[in-house]
Amino acid sequence: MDKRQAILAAAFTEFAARGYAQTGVDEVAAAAGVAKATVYNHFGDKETLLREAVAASAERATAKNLAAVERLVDTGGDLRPVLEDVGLRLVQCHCDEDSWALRRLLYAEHALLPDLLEIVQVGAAERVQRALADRLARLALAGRLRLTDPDAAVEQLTALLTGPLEARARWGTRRLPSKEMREVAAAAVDTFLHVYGA
Amino acid sequence: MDKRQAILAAAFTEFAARGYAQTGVDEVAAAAGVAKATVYNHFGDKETLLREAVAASAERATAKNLAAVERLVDTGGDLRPVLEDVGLRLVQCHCDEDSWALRRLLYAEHALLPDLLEIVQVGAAERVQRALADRLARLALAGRLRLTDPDAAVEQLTALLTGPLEARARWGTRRLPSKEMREVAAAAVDTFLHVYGA
DNA sequence: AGAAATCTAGACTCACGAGTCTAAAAACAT
DNA sequence: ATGTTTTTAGACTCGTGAGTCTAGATTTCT
Repeated sequence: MDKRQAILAAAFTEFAARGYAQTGVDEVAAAAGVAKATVYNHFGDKETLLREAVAASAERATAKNLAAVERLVDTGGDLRPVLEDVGLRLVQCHCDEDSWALRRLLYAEHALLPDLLEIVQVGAAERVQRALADRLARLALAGRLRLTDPDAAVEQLTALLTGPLEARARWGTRRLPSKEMREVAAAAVDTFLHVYGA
Repeated sequence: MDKRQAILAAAFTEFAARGYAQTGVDEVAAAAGVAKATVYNHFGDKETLLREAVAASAERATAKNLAAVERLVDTGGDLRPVLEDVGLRLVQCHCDEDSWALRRLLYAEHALLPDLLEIVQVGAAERVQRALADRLARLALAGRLRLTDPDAAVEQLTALLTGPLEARARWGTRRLPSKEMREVAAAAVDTFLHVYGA
């Protein structure tokens, strides 16, 4: 049933906007256009609701990130534009409203859900890192990059891509113009290629 | 009176450990070894207590960061070890238990205190960035670095220093061995000098 | 259509925690 | 010493929100 989806979506939005503790189940139900009892029918209690909402959101975010990484292929031409494209997409993923909200929730409620944080961290972030490392390794093998440790390279590339966003977007408070996103991506790729370019 | 300090310290610790909403004023008072009424005498209400506790913690963290930046001076010798020293200190600041707790609280309670986030962000993070940019500009002027935009350089340097920590420390969940901290600092400085070294 | 399941509105219980109050006990001041 | 201020323990009020329950409406399946 798509009531379930509506509830999950509303729960995520509301929890993200006002915080888990500050949001009543009544409000989630209202936002989903559903009776409170229906929420309890589907999820049993408030904590389960949060877990499922977070898990669903993390799944969506991971998929988007992986889709961006998929585009990192050796076209035979200059690597820079390809890297910049992928970099920009990863930056956009990171700046997505839901993405900020997800990180905020995980950060915020890690006292309540230490396990969820770990699951998402390992199941989502590490999965993306691994996929990206695979691609870099492949490019290195083809002689397009000069690196020995793909994991170290990925670590720095993602740091260069996402690090500057924290400050610029004020931890998700400020909406980042796409011009700035392109700047960050370009600067990151430039530095990356300085060090790892063939 | 040092009761006040005890309350602030206890408040920060407790709020950080279990979250603002999940922590009762009673518990804070107990942890501070003080009666609940005393807490209300000093701070009026729970929200003010949180604000002051966060502000005090942010002040401490900023001071530590600035002290690290102060050490970035031109000794005349090789720049690398100096940068590595400063970098390591900044990494240590970032990995400090209280530092993680502060960021978690700000992230978590930004729904409740959007203004605090902004104040800390501007008053602390930007202050450190500016101080660091000043030092880099000075080194560039002395011909020890090759850069035109100190702000851009600082942005990337701090990204390289702190970015990898998020994943490695699992957002403050995992305690980072000092060996890893040195690795991260060294790698960051290495990449930084590749691009901006004279 | 008719039976079975699900959904709805809203009243209800109940625990918990913020903030107040009181009367006594420290701590402090001069 | 004595008056003043602060602190203390603990009882108390009161709002809020999680979760339950009920009786009726709506949907779904056959």
